[in-house]
Amino acid sequence: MEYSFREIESRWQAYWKSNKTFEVRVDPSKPKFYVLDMFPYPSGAGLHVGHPLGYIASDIYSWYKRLNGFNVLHPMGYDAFGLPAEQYAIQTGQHPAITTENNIRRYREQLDKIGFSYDWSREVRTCDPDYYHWTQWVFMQLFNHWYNKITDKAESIESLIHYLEKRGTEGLEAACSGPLILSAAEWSGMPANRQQEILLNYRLAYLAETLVNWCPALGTVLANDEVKEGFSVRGGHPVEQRKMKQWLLRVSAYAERLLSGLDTINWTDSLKEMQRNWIGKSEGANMFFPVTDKEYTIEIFTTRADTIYGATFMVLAPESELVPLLTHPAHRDEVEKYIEETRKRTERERIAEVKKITGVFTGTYAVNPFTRENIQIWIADYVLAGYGTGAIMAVPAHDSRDFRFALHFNLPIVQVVLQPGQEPTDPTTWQDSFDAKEGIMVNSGFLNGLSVPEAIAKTKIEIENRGIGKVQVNYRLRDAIFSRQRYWGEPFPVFYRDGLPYLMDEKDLPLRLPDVDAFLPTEKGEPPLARAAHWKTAGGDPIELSTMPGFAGSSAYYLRYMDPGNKKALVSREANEYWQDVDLYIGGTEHAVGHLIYSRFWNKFLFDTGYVCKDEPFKKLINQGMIQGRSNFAYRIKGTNKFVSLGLKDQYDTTPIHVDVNIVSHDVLDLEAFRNWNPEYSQAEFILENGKYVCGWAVEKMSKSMYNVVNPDVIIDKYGADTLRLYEMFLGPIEQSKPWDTNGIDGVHKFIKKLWRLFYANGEQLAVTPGKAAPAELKVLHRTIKKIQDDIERFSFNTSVSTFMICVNDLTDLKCSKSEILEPLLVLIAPFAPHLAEELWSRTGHSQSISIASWPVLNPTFLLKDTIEYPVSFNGKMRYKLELPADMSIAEIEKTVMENEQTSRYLQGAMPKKIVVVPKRIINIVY
RNA sequence: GCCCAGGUGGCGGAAUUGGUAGACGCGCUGGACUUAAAAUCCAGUAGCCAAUUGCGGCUGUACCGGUUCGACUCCGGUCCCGGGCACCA
Repeated sequence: MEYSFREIESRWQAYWKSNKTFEVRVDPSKPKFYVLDMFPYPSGAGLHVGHPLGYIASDIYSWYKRLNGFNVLHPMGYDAFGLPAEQYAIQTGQHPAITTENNIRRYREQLDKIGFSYDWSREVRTCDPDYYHWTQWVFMQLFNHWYNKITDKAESIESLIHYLEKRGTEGLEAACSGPLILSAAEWSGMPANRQQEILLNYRLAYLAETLVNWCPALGTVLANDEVKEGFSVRGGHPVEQRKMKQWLLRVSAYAERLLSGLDTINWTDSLKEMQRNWIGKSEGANMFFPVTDKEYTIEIFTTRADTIYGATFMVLAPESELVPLLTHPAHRDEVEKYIEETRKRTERERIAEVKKITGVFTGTYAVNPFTRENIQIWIADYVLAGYGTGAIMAVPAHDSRDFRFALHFNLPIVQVVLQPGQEPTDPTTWQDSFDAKEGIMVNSGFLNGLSVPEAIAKTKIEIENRGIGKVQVNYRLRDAIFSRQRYWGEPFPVFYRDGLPYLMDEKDLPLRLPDVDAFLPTEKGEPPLARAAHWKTAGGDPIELSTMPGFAGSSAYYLRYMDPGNKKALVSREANEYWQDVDLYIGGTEHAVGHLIYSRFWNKFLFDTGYVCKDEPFKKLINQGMIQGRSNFAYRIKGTNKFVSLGLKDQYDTTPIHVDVNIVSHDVLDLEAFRNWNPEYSQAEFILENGKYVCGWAVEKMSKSMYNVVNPDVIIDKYGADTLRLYEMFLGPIEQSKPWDTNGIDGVHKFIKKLWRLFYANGEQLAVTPGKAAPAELKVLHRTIKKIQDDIERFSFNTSVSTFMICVNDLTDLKCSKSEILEPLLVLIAPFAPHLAEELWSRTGHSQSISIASWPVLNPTFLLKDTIEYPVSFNGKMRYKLELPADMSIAEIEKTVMENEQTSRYLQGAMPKKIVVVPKRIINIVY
């Protein structure tokens, strides 16, 4: 009986579909397990072989949990709003909904062929109105809440209004855009309009005028993590700074909880570290520096209050409001000119010219509150308006930027930290600053002689005692800009009256995307929604023209999967309390600081408001590595249409040319296919070696332009989905990046056929026999159970595949045909090669799907050994092996080893100094 | 510059707690079967040295050093590759 994967795979895919094998429902009689893949953006290019890597891993885990009695939620859907479909729409006029629909259909076909155990009845699409209804709904909740720092959670805006009515802002500790001081009477006496403006200062979704990343080519604003090195991540267009009124989410309110929550979840250290860096907590002090001859004080933030005696000048951000107030009239022209110049510089230029030192003196002095010396106040663009207070005390001896600045402008430098055991030196002779986190204080008054940590602690106390500052924590994490001037996104359920935003009624959700005549901004530069006729409320008020960004739809999709058809809520309480949170989340690192911060924020907010029962959404997270491409090259002799094989290319002057990896097999080029591949090469000639044209190769990014894209459909057509699944896993550890090389696939395909032959050893007739299995056979099976179990639990799927190979090799050698061995083996391999497992399971007489079988129980007694083959080492070097009874005592082992003739041979008369015996492991003789 | 992860045969990789380095697979070499090929099977395959056979020897996990009876694994330093962040005070 041949292994005919085409027939087998299509039969079982059809079976699973018609029997709804993988559909799940809330079932309190079973423990739940939620396995989630990061959902894909359905791009026009379809899936390549790198995409399913994580999906296969999560599918294996889902099967494993299912076979172990868990009720497994394993859904899939599409992150379907996004720029590519819209850019395509602008170019072609094709509605993005149509493009998206087509792309999704293609994705689905490809995914289906791999035979995943998804519950497709739960599919979601972010662009579906029934889905974005709840995206809009969460936005409304954010708008209707503020963050109370005292209770440390989000509370309803009504509670804030109530508070303001009673006490004004007195004792109010709220996350806000800017501090306000109001009495209850002032609040109550305000017109409603003004009150609405005040409330925007506190809402978790708020409208504010901010400096944004404006991308002219895309005609939209981008979030910080959508911009890389001054260019848009999607499309690579230049991005500039612009001041605009935008919706923002007050993510910063959750900074501390987003940070501390990391300690409660099982993510990799590197990923947690990335999030910690992004949140960027720094503990320090705010300090006041009085300005000489003026009424003002300058507030600065520093993490190194201990170096205060080395603060020899101050620097303000060019955008600081203090700049015009402090600038001395004699310096006004110069200062204004400098500010004008920095404003013109885009962020891109500032990044490109990191080393360029610029700045200007204001003509004004401040007083260092500890040294009492007058110090110059400068303006420079290396100080950022948005971080800390927009002003710093410069300690040039111990901060590299301050140091370069001081050298450049000839400002004083005073050393205040000594490296232990060294003498002070003249800082102006230094190559660079000494950014010391440890050392001994000098030139620092009451701090002299203290270590840096001691000095930091003492200064903090001193600052508070003297009333010249206070201890302060800062975060780098900014509020997320939530408006995009685009068409293909969720509309905001917001209208404007007297220029102020108001929410629509919840019963009017979803607010559907309107039809427009074109997907471009209007002539006036308004977003595309301005083209929609009647984009007004029933009352005639204009509706918000922006749409929401990509991360809006992906921030709570894991909740929607729990209860995808719910018309009344994002997720019902019942479904949420059953499924709770994601037990295993698999996806790429590219979402480390975007999606994974925003979803945690949304989830924490929904937790505060009582809509979900878990504070953190993703318990365990695995990052799959990238699959890189393996490109092939042909070597064209310069100026000819002649190609020379790899081994001979050094005899000629050649240019390497990428050739399509799909017409190369084991690095041998298919000459006929090459001639047909591109008209340019139809007349190509070849210089062969051993009758073959051998190509060169290199590992590169998998991309169309390198002609190294491998499509899973092609692999499945040739080898079947089970082979693809096994091979993707066999390639290497899931978390590691590795190149795809189709060459190795024969090995796993042969393995499957060999497994098949265990069942059909003698041709057409099923070879499986009842009868009692031999101890050697049981040992092979149970060794395999143990290893596979361990491997799956630690996500080491590559070694699982090796284990199956070893198992099948051993069983073949034993000529094993016992159902007692072969049937449990099918259950073990079902997660990896489900079609094959189902087929053989049914052929061995089972009428129901293997998916409801039980995971074989490990019996450790089969693994017990009577004897141990000890490696005998001399001075740590293994010399020979000695088989000894497993229960032999250490003393007996020593005796036996010393009596062995090989031992005397290696000792060559020397006396052993020591014999190390580690029972069941090793013997080491030291001489 | 800072943070994180990694560096093992021709290639992908294995070695789970410090205990036989190179499992498993690809490729390659030789052989069996075959008219032939495919498929399948068998043997060999880290490098160097030795060798009629047999028994072997030395080196080796990026590099240098350390801890240990014993180090791919732990510690210190250096180099290289990948990812993230970057005037963040």
